Amino acid sequence: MAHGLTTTSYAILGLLALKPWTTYELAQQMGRALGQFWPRAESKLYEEPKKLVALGLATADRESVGKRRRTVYSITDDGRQALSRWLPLAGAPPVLEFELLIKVFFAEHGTKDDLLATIGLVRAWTEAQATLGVHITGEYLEGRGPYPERLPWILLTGQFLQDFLNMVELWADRAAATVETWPDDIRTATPDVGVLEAMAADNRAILERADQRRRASPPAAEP
Amino acid sequence: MAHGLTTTSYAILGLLALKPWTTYELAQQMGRALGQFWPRAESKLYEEPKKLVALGLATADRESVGKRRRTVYSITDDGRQALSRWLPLAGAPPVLEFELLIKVFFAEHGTKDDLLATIGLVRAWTEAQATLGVHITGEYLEGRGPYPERLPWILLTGQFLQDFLNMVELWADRAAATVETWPDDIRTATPDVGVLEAMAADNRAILERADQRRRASPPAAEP
DNA sequence: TTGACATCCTCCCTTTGGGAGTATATAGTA
DNA sequence: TACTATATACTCCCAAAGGGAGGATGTCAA
Repeated sequence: MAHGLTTTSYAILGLLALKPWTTYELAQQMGRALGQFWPRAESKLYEEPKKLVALGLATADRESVGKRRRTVYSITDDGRQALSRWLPLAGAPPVLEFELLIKVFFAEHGTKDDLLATIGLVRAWTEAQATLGVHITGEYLEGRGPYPERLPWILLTGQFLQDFLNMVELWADRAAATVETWPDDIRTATPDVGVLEAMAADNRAILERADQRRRASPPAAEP
Repeated sequence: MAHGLTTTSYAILGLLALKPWTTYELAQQMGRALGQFWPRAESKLYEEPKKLVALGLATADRESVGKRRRTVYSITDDGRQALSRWLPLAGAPPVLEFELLIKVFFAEHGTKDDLLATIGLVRAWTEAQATLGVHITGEYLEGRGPYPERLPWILLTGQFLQDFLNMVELWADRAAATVETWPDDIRTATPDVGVLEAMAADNRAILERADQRRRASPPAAEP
């Protein structure tokens, strides 16, 4: 990471590259545009642009609305270049933190109803996410979504998030159905070996497809 | 969170409930068992059990191997109860951090090849994960996996992780195929409205299913 | 006018990440 | 036997980050 810049630094630079924003707008836009795959605490989003200014990657324009002060940040040419230099560098793969899944992992310490309630919370989350998703897709379908010229690659990220949501919902459905078949004392439940075998088969299939891609193209074509 | 206990505290308690562990083993087990959905820095995993001991939720037994000292931690009854009290409480839904997806989101700052390389990194990750997955499923299929009596609910978490992996791989495949169709200057690519419509339909389907579940059971049955 | 909410922001304390470093045990190889 | 690589065991340190609290002013509706 160049000069103490973090992924969040680059994310902010990416947004500034679109247009200048007030800090409040930046914080909001970070939440809306990136919050599902790069959630950041608001206070840090107020700090970060100051750092960019100190490094000459952004500029700060203080202005007033009545007696209220606000700061509009803009990207500099150096900022654009920093962003472009970062983009092709290797980045981190997905990192997941899922507290509810910890509760599933330690289900033996609770009841069948506890476990079903946990799965229910997962479902509630998928519902809230789907409600949000309907609004966002609706905006773009009505031609009102922000930055439509960026839609081709925005759709890639959107598709990822949608796939994730669909996956979580489907998992919750199946998990609930499975747990419902268990005895009241879940500690006496028996595992479904078929699930294990299917997982093993899925992994082998992934490895096989990776192999095929390697054989279909020279090593230089892969990172 | 009771008395400053964190999710990590409860995760450690959950492992201690299985058996006593040295700190090194605890750190390892956290990584193996929970690292995919609760990744934690090693140094914190050495700190955490000390905190549990201070709170009377665990005990520490200092022992020696030759001149090397080590600590074996065990759970107390209070610890078990704290864990059981935490389990039915509401927990946090999935939180994702995916730096590579940020690079997809800001793809306009790079080239088509940059974007394809980014997707390639995602694929490489899925391959490494699948390799790991093959070993783990293999252990259980051969009857050598740890804590087989916990398999029914371990399989729920395993299924989640497998579904996630499958989803990421499929997304990467489709994203690569899509980007391959784009012109060299990706800024001139045109969005596939069908993808947007499919996403909208997926979200509506999720909401519809949630509605049906609500109608099929009284509100008290849901969290 | 008042109250709710939005816009705008700072401060503070705790948690967390991740790297560096040290000591001893173990196993394999020359 | 000596050496080396790796494992086991752990601490320290500094930077990054979370999240809550709090305050000031603007806007809008009742």
